[in-house]
Amino acid sequence: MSTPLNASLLRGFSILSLFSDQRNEISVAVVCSELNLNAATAHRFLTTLEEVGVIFSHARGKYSLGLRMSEYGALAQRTSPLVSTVQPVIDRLAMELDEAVMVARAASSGVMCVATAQANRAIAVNVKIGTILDYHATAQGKLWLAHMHAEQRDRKIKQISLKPFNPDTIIDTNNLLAELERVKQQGYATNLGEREPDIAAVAVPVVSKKGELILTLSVFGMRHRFAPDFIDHVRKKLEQAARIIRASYYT
Amino acid sequence: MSTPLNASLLRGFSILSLFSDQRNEISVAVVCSELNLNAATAHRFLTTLEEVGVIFSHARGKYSLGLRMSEYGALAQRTSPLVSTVQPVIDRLAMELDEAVMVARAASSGVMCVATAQANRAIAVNVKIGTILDYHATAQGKLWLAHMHAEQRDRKIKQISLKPFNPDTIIDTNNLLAELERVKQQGYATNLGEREPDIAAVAVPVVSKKGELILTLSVFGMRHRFAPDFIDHVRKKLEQAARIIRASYYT
DNA sequence: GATTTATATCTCATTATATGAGATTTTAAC
DNA sequence: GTTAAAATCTCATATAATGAGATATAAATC
Repeated sequence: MSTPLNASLLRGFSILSLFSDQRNEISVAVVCSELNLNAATAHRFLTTLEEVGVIFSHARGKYSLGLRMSEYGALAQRTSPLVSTVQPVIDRLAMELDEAVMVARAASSGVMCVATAQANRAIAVNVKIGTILDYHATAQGKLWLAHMHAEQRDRKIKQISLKPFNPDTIIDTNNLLAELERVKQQGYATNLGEREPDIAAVAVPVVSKKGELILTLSVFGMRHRFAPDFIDHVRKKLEQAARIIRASYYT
Repeated sequence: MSTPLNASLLRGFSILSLFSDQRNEISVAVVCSELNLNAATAHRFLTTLEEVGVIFSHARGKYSLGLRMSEYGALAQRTSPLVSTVQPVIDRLAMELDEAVMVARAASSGVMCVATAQANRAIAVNVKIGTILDYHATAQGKLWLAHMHAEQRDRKIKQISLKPFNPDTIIDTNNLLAELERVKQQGYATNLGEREPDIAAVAVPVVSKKGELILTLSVFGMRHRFAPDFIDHVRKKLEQAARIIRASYYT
């Protein structure tokens, strides 16, 4: 059993996760309803986040992301080669392939999207950063399962519920294990409509020198685009991107 | 008395504040010594920050700022007009005047530096973001005092200790009150070696429609540069910048 | 390579902080 | 101007956080 986490800190960041391109300000009421919190508690967290400068209040009860958040982000870019490498690499890949790209990492809550690059399309699929991906029904999720030790993998499969999102979703444990074996053998994973009927994805690992997964990368889009030739092309491009990102991890 | 803050969240951000351009990774030991924390506690906080993705561990016990921190920073830039306005404005000002510029806001811990722009000089003065400025011995600190209601100001002056940094520091309460009256009358503050013998600064307020201080801005540098003519020139430029920033607050 | 030292990680009894009901204040809606 | 909704504040109670000590791992030294 690993270190229990700090619930207040988790909650603080849950509040920060409510901000998005579509939501540039939040209120006590929004926090209460979205996170099922008491008003006094929500108010206390917002006031604390304001105190440290990552949000500010420009009108009573209305909060926006603040200057220090911007500075932390810029500092992350300046001080972490991995951080400064990932976005340009996935932006370029999205442009080259004309499909969306996503990066994910393992959190205790699941496989979490930590960076995305949009396709330059009028109608595009995207995933919101912070989203937790389904282990059994996404390309990246399957990659993470495939890289687990057998015991941990089996425990995780028991723990998750193999929701039948649609007829293509793998819901039988033996079928899932066989699929994970295939993923392991071929070194990449695909998702052909398993999570959403019309969405496909290809994912590859970014592996450490010790053979552990650091991150996973995927390209995803409308399923009809993902013919075998395109999948192979995408896989090669993703592996290339993975090599660049892996190198930045060790700078 | 206002809302008590959440100590865990404050502590989490204190840990994040240990990162800097000079320190691109931190460890449990660094957190323990810098913040006077128990190792188990430090470890728990680092693990929690990693869980939310704002830091990551690329080697055992070594943490760097992570992808989600970068994304929060970018989101702040995209969603908050104030945030996206401030840095370009102060960068331009620093270039025009060839002196450093700083932005501060009020936190319960004091006047806190939240943005800076460096002078384009071989040898330059700068202040680290997050630094708490002395109320009685800095231009911005005096501005914040000058804008307080008399009762609150008197309470604050009693609370702070009027440290005699050097012979130019104002350490007598009556002299400080007289100085604050001057600051209020003229609408800007100066610091001529009060905090550091060779450093001078000019500060102006960014005031809300309701007359409350939102932020303060200052230009600072080597004292010999701050002749009366230069101070006046700087003041005008700062007031111009303040108008732009104020406008962005209401977008 | 073996040993020692330092650092990181984990556990759980104890301690300290966080919570939220209810009251009050402020703002928005009518 | 009145009412309703939202925000803010307080403090008794509940819950989570802490940190000593143990264990594991890595680094430093020989």
